[in-house]
Amino acid sequence: MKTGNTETEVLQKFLADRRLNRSRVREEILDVFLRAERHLTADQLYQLARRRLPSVGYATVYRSLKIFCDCGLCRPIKLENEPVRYEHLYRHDHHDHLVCTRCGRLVEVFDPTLEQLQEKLGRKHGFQMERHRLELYGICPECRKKGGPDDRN
Amino acid sequence: MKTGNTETEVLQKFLADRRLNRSRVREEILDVFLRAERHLTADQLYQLARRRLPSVGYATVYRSLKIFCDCGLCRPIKLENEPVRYEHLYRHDHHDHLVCTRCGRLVEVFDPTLEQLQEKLGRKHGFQMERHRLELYGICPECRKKGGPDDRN
DNA sequence: AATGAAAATGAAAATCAATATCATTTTACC
DNA sequence: GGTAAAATGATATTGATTTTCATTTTCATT
Repeated sequence: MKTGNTETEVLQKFLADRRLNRSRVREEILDVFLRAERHLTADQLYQLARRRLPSVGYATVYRSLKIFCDCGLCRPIKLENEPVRYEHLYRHDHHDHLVCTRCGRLVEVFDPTLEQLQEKLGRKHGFQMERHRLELYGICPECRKKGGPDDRN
Repeated sequence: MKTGNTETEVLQKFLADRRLNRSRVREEILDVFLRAERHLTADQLYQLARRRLPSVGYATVYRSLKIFCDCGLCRPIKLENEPVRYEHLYRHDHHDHLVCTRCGRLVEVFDPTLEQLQEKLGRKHGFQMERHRLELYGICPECRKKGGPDDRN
């Protein structure tokens, strides 16, 4: 099912600029990706896509994801001990990740003061800053309440 | 060559606690690792180790690195588009990484205010903070001077 | 609608880092 | 020295991702 959303337009513009073709398969994959819970792995997207496109291959999913990333619709995020996940990016503000080391819960956080300090720290070393990646690891409120056998970790 | 350093003692204590054996091969690998430039990949360590231990295998290097990490002597760091590198940890203070996106140069940085803010941000969300990972990406002073064809990236 | 060139696709093979298997060798202890 | 457990090295395996390549699809042009 096609949706006339702006993400699709971003993709179309990206393709047009490069004289690339549109394709039904890729657009279906994008639609599946956009509707899905955030932070899918390539394999999860592949599994979902196969419901609509039973013959789609891994390679096409990977190729599509690469294009989506190139046109700024998503971004790969690699957390520890996990396969790469892809995060929606378009019209989502920059944020960092707060990860629970017990249950894996992922919270998106943002602190402008932190952002400024990071920028400043880079500049202090003469760098022209482009971006950063911050992951905070800890135990989320729910897991803290539960306690558990590995409470001391 | 053996050195009576504390890192070796840390390893020996770790092994003793678990009733594991010492081994000449592993101690040589540790010595090579400690003397080397920081942030080696497993493969680089393997190449270096082979100079002293011509018959050593990849598996042993990986196994040794895992043990070194487990006993707190090093830590894997995974930067974007790079194989995992291992960073010396023992008696090294915590720091973040400032990475040049042009030449790959790696600078270790530290800012106590930043550290506090990160801690605080996690606590604000009810997390019991354990650690964090911050990577700052930008263009280093040298590469900025050089300019270059992809100056706008 | 038919054509043809370029792009996209899917299946399968290749790659690459990392891990597991297993027969052989070392270590620690008697 | 003998022995059981641990470590090793060679090799196979895994798992995610990329590449290859023959086939199909797209799209501008007839």
